[in-house]
Amino acid sequence: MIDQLRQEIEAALERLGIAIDKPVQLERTRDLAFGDLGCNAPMVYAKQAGAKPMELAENIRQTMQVDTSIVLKVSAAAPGFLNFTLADPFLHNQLRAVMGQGGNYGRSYAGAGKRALVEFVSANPTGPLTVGHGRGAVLGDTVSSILAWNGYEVEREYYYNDAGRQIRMLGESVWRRTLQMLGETVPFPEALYQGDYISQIAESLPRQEAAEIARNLAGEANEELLADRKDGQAKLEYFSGHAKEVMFASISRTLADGLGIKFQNFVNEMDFHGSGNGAESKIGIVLDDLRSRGLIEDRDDAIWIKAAALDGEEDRVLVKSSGEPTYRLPDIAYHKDKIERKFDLIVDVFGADHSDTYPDVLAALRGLDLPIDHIRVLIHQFVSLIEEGKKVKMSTRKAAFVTLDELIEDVGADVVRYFFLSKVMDTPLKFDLELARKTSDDNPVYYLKYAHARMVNIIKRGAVADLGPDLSAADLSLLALPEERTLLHLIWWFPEVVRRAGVTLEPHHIIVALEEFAKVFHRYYTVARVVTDDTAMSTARLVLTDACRQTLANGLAILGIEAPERM
RNA sequence: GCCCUUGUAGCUCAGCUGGAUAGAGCAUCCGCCUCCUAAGCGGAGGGUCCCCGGUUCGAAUCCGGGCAAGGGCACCA
Repeated sequence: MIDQLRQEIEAALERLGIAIDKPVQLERTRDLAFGDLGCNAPMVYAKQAGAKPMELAENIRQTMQVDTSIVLKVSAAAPGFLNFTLADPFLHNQLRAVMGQGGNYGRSYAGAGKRALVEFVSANPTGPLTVGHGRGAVLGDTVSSILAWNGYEVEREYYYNDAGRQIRMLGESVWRRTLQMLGETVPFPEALYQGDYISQIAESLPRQEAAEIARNLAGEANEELLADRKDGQAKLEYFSGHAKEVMFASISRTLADGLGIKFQNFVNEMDFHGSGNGAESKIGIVLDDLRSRGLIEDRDDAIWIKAAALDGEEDRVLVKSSGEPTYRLPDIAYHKDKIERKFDLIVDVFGADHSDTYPDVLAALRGLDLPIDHIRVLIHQFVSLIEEGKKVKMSTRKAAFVTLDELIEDVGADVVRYFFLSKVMDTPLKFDLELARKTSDDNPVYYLKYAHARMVNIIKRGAVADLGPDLSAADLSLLALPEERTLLHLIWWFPEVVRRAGVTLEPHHIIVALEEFAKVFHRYYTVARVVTDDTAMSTARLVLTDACRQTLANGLAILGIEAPERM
C-alpha cells in the first residue's frame, strides 16, 4: 500500500514534468495530527520544479489520483510536506488482516524464495560462553528471525575452530590438571586455561584410561608447553579431543536450553584443512588459486597474501613458517564455501574484535573473483556488566568472568534477550545487573510483557461477560477515541517495522516500535474501559484489543521473548 | 602512529539514512486505584545534539579538521 502511494506520488510528479532521480520517501509523520504518512518530495523537488515547496505540494495534491477508500485526506503542510491521512475503513481492514493472519501478521515477502545464511557466535570450544558471546548469540538469532519473517529461508550456522594451537592448549590444560589430580606435582603455566571447568573436564574422563595416558606423558610436563612442540598435536589428542567435545556440548546446551537458540549447521574448521596436506584440501585449493593469480608471496619461510595489492591493507601471513595455516586461510576457504552454497544473502555477526579481520577476508574473496556484494557483516561492540555503578572486572585467562549461563540463571532468558537487543549494536552495551534483576516496573522488559498480559486479561474479562473479539458482530466505526486511532495506526504500521528491520538488520527497531505500542495501549487502558454494559462498544474494543495483543505477541515472537498470559 | 566504532537531558539510550516544536526510560518533584492487574497513567523541571569549519532552502544526521572514549593493529583466533 505504501509502495502504491509512492508510485502515485511519482506519477503525479512526472505529470508535472519532473524527472524522478531519487526515490520518493514516505515516513510516519511526527504527529498523527498531520496524518499517518508524510512525504518530503515537494521540498526535494522544489528546485527542479521551479516552484516553492508549498506550491509544489499543492500541485502534487491536485494532480494525484488517490484511492479514497485508502486515503481519506491529502494535505500540504509547511514547510513543504505532503501528508496523508488514512481512511478509517482501510485501517479497520487491517484489524481484519490481523485477526485473519494471526501469528503471521507482520510477515513480509521481500525475501520470498530467497535463502539466507546467518553465521553467529562461532566461539571456539575452549571455554564456556561469556556474556560477550551472548550479545552476538541473541543478535544473530534475532536477525535470523527477522529474515525469516521477511520470507527468507534462513539457516543459522555456527563455525568453530577445532584445530590449531588453542585446542592443543585446551588439551594440555586438561592433561596437566589430570596429572595434578593423580597427585603429581607438575607446573601449570599461566598461558594455559585456568578455569575450574578444566578440572571438571579432567574428572569426566574415564579414570583408568585417562590416568594411564596422562602418566605416559608425565615426563613431558615441564615449563615448556607440549602444545608448542611438533609432536604436541598427536600426544595431546586424547585430551584435546575429549575437552573439545565436552565444551562444545556445553556451549550448545547454553544456547539451546538457556536462550532457545537452535542452529541448523555446525561447521568445523577441520573440514577445510582436509585429511591430507596436499592440494585436495579446501585451503590448499584456495592457496593454489591465490597463487595462480599472483596474490601470494613467499617470504621468510612463510606464505603471505598480498593484501596491500587488494585493499590497501598490510600483507598478512596465511601459512606460518611452521607449515601451519593462520586462522585467515581457513576463514577465506570457509567464506568461499558459503558463497558456493549459493545463498542470496550471507550475514556474519562478529564481535568488535573481528572488525579488523573481515576486510582481509573480503579482499581475498574479491581477489578470487568471488561475488561478495551479498555478504553483510554485522559488528557488535562489547558488553560490560555494571554492578553498583561499577564495571564488573572480567579476565578470561584467569577465568574471572561471568559466564552466559550464570547471567541467564541470574536474570532470566527474556531479560538477557531484551537487554542485548534494546541497544544499537554499534555501541558498547552497559548491562546493568541490578536493573536486570529487578522484577519490578523499573525493568523495561516487564513493560512490554505487562502490556501483553493486560490485553489477555481484558479479553478474559470479556469472556466472563460473554463478550468476545467477534469481528463479524463488531461495529468498528465505534472506535473513535484518539488512542484508538493511534492503535489502529500502529497496528497498520507494524508490518512496515518488520520489513524495515529486514533491510537494516537492526533488531532494536522492533523493540523501539513495541515500546511505543505498549505505551499507547497502557494509556488507552486508563482512558477507556473495554468491557462495559455497552455490548456494541465492548465488542468493537475487544476486537481492537485482540488485534493489539496479536501484534504485540508477534513482535515479541520475533525477539524470542515470551508473551505472558498473566503476570 | 594507523584502522574501525561511538560522543544527544544528571544516568542509560532512541532519533526511521537531510525535514515539521530534538524524544523515551530511570532519577527528582506534583498528582491519579469504590471501576477490565497501579508491573499502569497524567503533569513539571531538565539540552552548546563534544568543538570548529563546510555543503544547502534546511544538518543531531552528510563532508573536512580537531578533542574524548571503547575496540583492533601477531608467523593468536
